[in-house]
Amino acid sequence: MTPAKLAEVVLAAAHAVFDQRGLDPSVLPDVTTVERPRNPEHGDYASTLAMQLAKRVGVPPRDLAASLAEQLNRTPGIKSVEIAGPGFLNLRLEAAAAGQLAREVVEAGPTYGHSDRLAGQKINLEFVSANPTGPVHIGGVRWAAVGDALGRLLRATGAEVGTEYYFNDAGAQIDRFARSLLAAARGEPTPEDGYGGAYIAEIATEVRARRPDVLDLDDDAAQEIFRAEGVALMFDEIKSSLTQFGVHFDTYFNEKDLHDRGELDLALARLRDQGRVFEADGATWLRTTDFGDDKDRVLRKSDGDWTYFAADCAYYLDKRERGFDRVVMMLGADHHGYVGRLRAMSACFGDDPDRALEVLIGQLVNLVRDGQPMRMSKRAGTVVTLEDLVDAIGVDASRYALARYSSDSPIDIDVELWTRASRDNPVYYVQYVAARTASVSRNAADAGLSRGDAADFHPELLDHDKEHELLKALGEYPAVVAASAELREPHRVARYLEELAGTYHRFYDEPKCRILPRGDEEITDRHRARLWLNDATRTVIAAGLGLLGVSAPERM
RNA sequence: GCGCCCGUAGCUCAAUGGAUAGAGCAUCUGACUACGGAUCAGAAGGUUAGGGGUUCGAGUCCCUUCGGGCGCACCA
Repeated sequence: MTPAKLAEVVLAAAHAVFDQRGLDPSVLPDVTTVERPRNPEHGDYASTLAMQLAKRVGVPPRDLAASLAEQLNRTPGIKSVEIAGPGFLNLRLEAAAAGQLAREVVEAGPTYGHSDRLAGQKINLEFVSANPTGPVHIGGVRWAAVGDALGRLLRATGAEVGTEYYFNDAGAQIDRFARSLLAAARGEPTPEDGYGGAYIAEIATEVRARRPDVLDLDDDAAQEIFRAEGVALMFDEIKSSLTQFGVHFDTYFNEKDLHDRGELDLALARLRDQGRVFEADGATWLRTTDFGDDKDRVLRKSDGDWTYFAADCAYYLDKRERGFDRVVMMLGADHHGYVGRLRAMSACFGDDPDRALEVLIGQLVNLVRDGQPMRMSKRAGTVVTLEDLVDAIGVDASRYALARYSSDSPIDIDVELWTRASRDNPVYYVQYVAARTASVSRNAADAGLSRGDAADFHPELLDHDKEHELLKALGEYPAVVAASAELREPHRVARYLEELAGTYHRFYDEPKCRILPRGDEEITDRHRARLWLNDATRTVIAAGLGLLGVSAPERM
């Protein structure tokens, strides 16, 4: 029995109790959940339903709990029900009911844990969006790992997701980039406000190879070629880095297209219709202070140029017009000052920002070697890049390390720790279980032990504490996936996997829970049942790592 | 000055308003004629920065003080 199924049983019992006692059934929730108590003395699962309902129907919680307990005690598969504390219902399952989970997991395979929790939501998920003026730096890489994992999580919970990279290929930064390339090609020093780093010279050389005539042109024409070709090269490089990192975007969106298609004018007109636009000091403004922003924001400067913010407005509108009812953006900590105006902008369009716009902020990442933060990159000068990170610890460890922490906390990634082959390297610890469970499966086949089909599976034989604990951990997975998606917190998956890994190791190390027969020992249904449990564990470990974009190796 | 984030074991971090706040590292004590010891068991470690409030219940929500990080352009 899964926790979700048990929760349904509890709710059904509540309906029966309300019916018997003549209580108002409209206060009953549509769904309820059961928790896995930290303390094993509190049962396999606990329900707080009695406490939640007691006040609303004017019945003491323990009294209500007693009625529920009586009802639940008659349910097949439930071994015991206890009332504890202010009205907790502590439930224990029969071994057979709990053990069935192993079969359910194996039969569901990679989709175990998926749900329709977010079905019907159309979510646009924008992340990384690094400017094409240099390689992806380490802050952007955090979002590559977290954003991609979040996209996978949202899809696993039934949302329709479009992942998107916004490509700022217009504006002053691009001009600085082009001037830097031109200077490098001419052997001149980097302009004062330009970009340094070895990659500038590399790109400049590449542009000259593509356009040998470029240095014969006048300044403006040459700079335009360096701009167009340089941005294209840089963008190919960024895409290629992300692909190697296992991150694919459904849409690469060019800012330039917004301008070319007149979408800024369209956005301005729309905002004007909403009565949020005014003229002052020769500029055109959006009255974001109507919705809590610190100050109003300029859309079109007095010199006639659009601001970057105007493009953001047009981009937001474009996403909404494409049918996304939720626009999720992931930004670095240095952009948190932007959140207020983005939310106000959403409101200026007539949207409810609490529903239509989510801005997620990620704190800084440092790559640490020998206790010192790395500040320099071979190719990119003063920023550490995606390549630097992958070179240092590899793709799997990078993705896991970046996804393992709440985005609210700054991370130091210690190179020595994340390349270690031991318990204290979390990704190794989890992947080790993937390899170990695969190894057990291989050895079982060699020993002539197979799972057989469902009729050969006797779940009641999984009656040891270590087996019971492992089953409970496996049962938690769907709730972890759903919570991670809803809260936009992929790190919960990683933490769960570490806990599951520990639970599996403890099962495995229990001499009374050997999966394979020893020596010439006879193969029994008990061995077979444990093999189901082993394979169920492998299924969940692989699925969870898959959500994080990390491999589940069969050998390591 | 205003705003956002953070403050949890010696260290790095968990904990969707639920019960006795949990892991790993480090420290100490144990388990390898092995289903992969790349692992596991045990001990010790806490006034959740301080104070007030909300309620059946607060690390979590509200107010406040202190400490740290970041941001406050007709830049992008």
